[in-house]
Amino acid sequence: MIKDISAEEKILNAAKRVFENKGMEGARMQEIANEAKINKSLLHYYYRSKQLLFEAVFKAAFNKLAPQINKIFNTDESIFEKIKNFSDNYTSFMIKHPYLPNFILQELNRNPDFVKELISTKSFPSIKKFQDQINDTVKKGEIRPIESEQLFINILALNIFPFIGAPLLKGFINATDKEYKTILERRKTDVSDFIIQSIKLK
Amino acid sequence: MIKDISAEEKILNAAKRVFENKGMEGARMQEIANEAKINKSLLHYYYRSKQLLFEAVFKAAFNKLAPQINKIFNTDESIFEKIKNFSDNYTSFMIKHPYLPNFILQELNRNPDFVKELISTKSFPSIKKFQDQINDTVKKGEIRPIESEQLFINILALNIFPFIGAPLLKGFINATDKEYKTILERRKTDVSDFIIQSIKLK
DNA sequence: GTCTATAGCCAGATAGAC
DNA sequence: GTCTATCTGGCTATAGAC
Repeated sequence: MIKDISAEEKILNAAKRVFENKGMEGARMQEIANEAKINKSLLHYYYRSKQLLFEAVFKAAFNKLAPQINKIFNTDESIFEKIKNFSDNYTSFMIKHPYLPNFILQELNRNPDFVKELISTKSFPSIKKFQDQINDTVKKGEIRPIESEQLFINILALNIFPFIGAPLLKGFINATDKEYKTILERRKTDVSDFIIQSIKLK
Repeated sequence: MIKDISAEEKILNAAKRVFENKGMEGARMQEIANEAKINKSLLHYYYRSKQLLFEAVFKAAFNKLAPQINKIFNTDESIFEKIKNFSDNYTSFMIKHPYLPNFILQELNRNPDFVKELISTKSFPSIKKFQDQINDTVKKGEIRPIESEQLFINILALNIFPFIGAPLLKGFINATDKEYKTILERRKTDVSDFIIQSIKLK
């Protein structure tokens, strides 16, 4: 027998969809209520205020994304394997949740101090191990000299930007939604090839 | 003798600052009026509505960014020169206007159909010439085989993402504002090196 | 827990004097 | 063109019945 989804859960799911599309300012409590097929006053009953509902959604979103960075970058694999796994996994994940990166970055730009709060969370990614590994691999002569911060920024940029910049990129390269989807699919492997070609010493 | 700035211009400049920080939904007409040191009702006198004022700001922002793509990608230089010039110029420009990319992409994600309107503008960038050039250079054996769309996306990603993702990246790599600024400065040359290393056949 | 009704506020927009 | 005063609608939030 299928368990009914509780009202609280229905609200959270509806709030995710609406906030991810419209942002904090653009979202309307009434729209969330409609989306959840639930009375508007119940939103306040369960979450007290729009602000608190928003924070619940934001934290859930962040905690879905952040651990993936930890999971992949803090293993004992070679950096080449890490770059491959990250690009493949992250792109696959993003294709399923294309609004997430835009949502998170938009809200962090609106309120940059919020990052400080996130850093104190235990799930906030640490890239220390990855940085040490880069420096070691440079010393061993397996990759060309590169600053670990720059490489890290490049990896994230190449994986995340295609989703945030999608509307613009579709216009520039004159692609339909379907064609763009194909381009994204190819990036699961193309991005790591592109990075590795750049840093690997042959 | 210094010419006074007209009220209309003062409003537009103030509106740029406020909209770029807060977005369409988050911005307040009163705040724009304060910022411009002008009476709130004058905003409506000159621009009729918030929506129209916003569109004026958005188009001005887009028309500042888009022509740079045309200007650099539609010359007769080698692709290596183009990638170098673009990375250097774009990053320099962004350091002066760090909110622009986030503003534009946020609003395009909010309203993706707006891109169609922009495409009909004469200033909308065409990357046809650049794509042909990539394909030719691949044929000549000077760079490894790569799809021109993917390379184009990579160039934009590496140049633009560090600005959109700044709050998050600062947290990940644990950098102060000043340290992050230094990292960005270095990218004026590091980004093109990174790309060229990846595609050039030695 | 769920509903209806409404309070209370705030923002965009306008009227009209100067 | 610029100002003050005000209207109007929409939105968050709560009171209170069931």
